[in-house]
Parts: sequence; structure tokens; C-alpha cells
Amino acid sequence: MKLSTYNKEDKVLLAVDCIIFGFLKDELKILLVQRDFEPEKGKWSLIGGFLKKEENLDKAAIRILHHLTGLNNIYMEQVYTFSKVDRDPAERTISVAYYALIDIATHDEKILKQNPIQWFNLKDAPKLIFDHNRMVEKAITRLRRRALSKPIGFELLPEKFTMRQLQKLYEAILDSKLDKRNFINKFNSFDILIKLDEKDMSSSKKGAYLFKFDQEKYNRKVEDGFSFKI
Amino acid sequence: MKLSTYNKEDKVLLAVDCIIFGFLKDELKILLVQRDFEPEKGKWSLIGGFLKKEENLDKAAIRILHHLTGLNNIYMEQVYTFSKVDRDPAERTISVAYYALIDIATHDEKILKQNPIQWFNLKDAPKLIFDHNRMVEKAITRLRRRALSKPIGFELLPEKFTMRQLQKLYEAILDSKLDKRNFINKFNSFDILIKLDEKDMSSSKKGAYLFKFDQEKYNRKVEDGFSFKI
DNA sequence: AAAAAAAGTGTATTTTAAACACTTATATAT
DNA sequence: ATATATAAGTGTTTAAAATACACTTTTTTT
Repeated sequence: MKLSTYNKEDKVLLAVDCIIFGFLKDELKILLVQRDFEPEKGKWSLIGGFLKKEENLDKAAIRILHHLTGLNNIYMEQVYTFSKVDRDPAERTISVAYYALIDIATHDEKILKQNPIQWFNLKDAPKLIFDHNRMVEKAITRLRRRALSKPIGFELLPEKFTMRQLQKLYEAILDSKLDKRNFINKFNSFDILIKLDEKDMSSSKKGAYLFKFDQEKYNRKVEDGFSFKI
Repeated sequence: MKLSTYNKEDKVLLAVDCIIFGFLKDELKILLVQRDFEPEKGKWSLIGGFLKKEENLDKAAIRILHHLTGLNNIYMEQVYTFSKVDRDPAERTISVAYYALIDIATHDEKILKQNPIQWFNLKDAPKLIFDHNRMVEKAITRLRRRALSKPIGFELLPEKFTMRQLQKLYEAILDSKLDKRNFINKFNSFDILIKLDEKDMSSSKKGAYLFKFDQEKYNRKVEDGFSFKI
């Protein structure tokens, strides 16, 4: 075996923890897993695992998420790397947090097959192991900033949705009430929605028009960014 | 020796690389070091080193920066973790990038003592080893976002500075020319400057009033944030 | 036929951003 | 002493964006 140039340096375990946000019934949710090994076996945890030598972090996040939930093709974004010395009591572990947004309805079959995995309302999620609650906080901050600077919703909403659902999503993320008319005017000014000839009748007698995103324009806005002020 | 719970998992080297920005004579600068070990010995590099088992990343960044430059008490912020498999050809190494802003004049004595270290104008910095150029890009993006959402300058400017210097700093960071009157009006609306009874005579016959930051108000603005639109 | 429930829609006001040019002070050169 | 050159300093008008705000429509249920 080749003697490494960096031979005297310490090596550490590098973990990846995934914060998966979903949205259902006007509530922001988070996907958690019941840990099935020690330490902290049985407690609720983010979806996590260890980086392997021959993969990068993005790949590791995808593999770990797939392995624990069956979810595929989820684009995750790196948030922050957590390195408190005793964050994992078992062994020195540094962990890189990733987050993603998904539409619960689209993906739920897969997830529900797996047993110790569960959606929680963000507001009443259980206490998590290690520093996972801090990770969630940091991811929420990131999500909030993202919602103010780029369109959000494509990943979190079903293909067709009402204006009200979209507004509720923004209200949930920004944790504040928005004015209906101002929201619609503002969002329409971005010109990324297509109004369908179809109504959702599930939430009112009158029915609410359904919309979908104009994929191309949406993507362009993700690139260019915008400024959404609350 | 205790048999670890995570015994079968891979361990990796974790590096920290520091992107140190400075500002002098209307130019944004970056501090680079000539690497004195293989691989890539003699090439220009960010200020880097390896995390030790018994320290967290913030501490490692401080230690590494101090060790290579003599700089003390520099607050650095984590930017991103880079993990491409072959980013370091010698051995699998993941690196966490940190960045900081410093006032060159205040710190220069210390730095200049150390030899293979040098300030470069950001615009004509040499090609760096590994993925360090990408790290710098990411740090600049972060710096720019920071400049638009929080006051900046306290760390990059001398204690007393002219309005012109402050404007040039923003111009350098945002890489765009700003209108003198609009800049002053805007910045004054933040109410974080104290106008001194002293003039800087070095750059004009008339002399330009010196300002300093109102530390308390400045800090409050760092907390609360603002929106600086260019 | 009345009541209830959510959807849908527009304007006036305030705030913020952007565009824009001349005067002042003083050292230096003639 | 006078003229000139150089950067500093200073406000207003216009345009754009954000905010505040309330009634009508549709349809089911009673």
C-alpha cells in the first residue's frame, strides 16, 4: 500500500443527514426515521448515513435517501457541515446536512411502504437525536431565504394546484400571513403560472381554478432569481 | 481500544481551506500561500490544513489561519464543503471552505513576516491548485449576497474611512459602478455611520470627511439585516 | 328563498429606487 | 494674485414597487 503524503493526519467519519420537507393540507412537514441502531436506537432522527470513500457528498445524500426511503431522483442541496466534537457520542463524526423539497402525495406510496419512517408537522416534530434539531433550523432558514429569492413550489406541490394552496405554502414557509390579492398580483407578475380550465371542487362550493407551473419559465426564474418581499 | 459502533464505515481526511479577502486602494484582494509540500509544491493555494480529531471546524479554521499567517482573532464563516472524489490527487480529502474579511493595513505587519504568503488582486490572482478556484467563486457569491443583506465594511476597512472608500468597497464587491449621491443617501438611511470632525487629506486638496461605524448600531443591523439593492 | 362558505377581483396610497448636474474647497502652477 | 485642476459634497424629480384595503360571485345546504 502506498504511504500517503498526508500520513500523519487524522481521519474522521463523515456523515450525511437529509432534511426532507413536504407540504400537505396547508402544513409544512418533515420526514423522520426511527433509528434502528445504537446509540439512540428507537429515537427519531434525520435520514442519515455515512459517506463512502468512492463517492462525493451529493451522491452519498442520494444513495442514503434512497436506501432509507425508496425515494428516487430527489434533488438535494447542501446546507451546512456540523462538526461539534461530541455531537455523536459514539465516535467522532462530522455531518453534512442536505435538504430537499418534495410533494408528499406524489411520493407517498413509496415512503409508506418503509416502516419506521414518518411525516411530522414541522411544528410538532419530536425532539431529534444529536444536533439534528439545529440542522433542521438551519435548513428552514435556507428554505425561507430561497422562497424569497427564487420560485418555490414545483417540488412541493402536486402538478395542479390552486392559488390558495400556493399561498398557503408560502405562508407556511415564511411563517406569516399574506394578503390574498397582493399575493396573487405579485405571483402573477413573475409570469410562471398557467391557468387551467379545470377547477378543484374539494375545498369550496364554488370551486377554485387549478394552475400549473410553466416549466420553462419557472426554470428561468430559478436561474435569474427574483425578489419576493413579505 | 473500544470497538466502534460504526466500525465498518470509511474514514476520510477532512481539510479546511480559508479564503481571506482584504481591501486596499480600491481593490478587493485575496490572501494566497505558496504550497510547501507535495503534491503541487510551489503552486499557489488557499490557506489550508487538516482538521484534527479533537477540534471542530471553526476552531480548525482559526488554528490553520493562525499557523500559516500569524493572524489572530479573525472571524470566519463556513461557505461550503467540497467533496469531488479526485479533488486532491494524493488522497481522498473532503474540504470545508471558510471565508473572512480583513483590513489589510491593520494586519499586514504580521502577514508580511511570513514569507510565501501574498496578497493578490482578486482579478489577477493566479490559477490555484485543486478546486480552490471554485471555492473562491463560491465565497465571492456568498460575500456578494452578504453585502446586499447586511452591512459590510467593518472588517474590511480601517477604523476611519471616507465615504468614497466605503463606496469603492461596495463597488468592488458587487462589481458594478454606483451613483455617488444615491449611495450616500442609501447608506445614511441605515444610520450606522458616525461622521468625524477629521478629514483625510491624502486623496484630494479639499479633503474628505472621515467616518467610522457606530459599533452598536452596526451590529444591530448585522442581526436584523437590510436590503441593499444595486 | 335565505344563509353560509370560499373564490375572485382592482385601485389608491405610500415607500423605495433611480436618474440626474452643479457648487465648494483648496493645492498647485503660472 | 490669479487661474486651473481635482476631488468632495449636496437635493430633487420621476418611476417603480409594495402595501392597504372590501365587496361581489358562485353554489351548496337548510
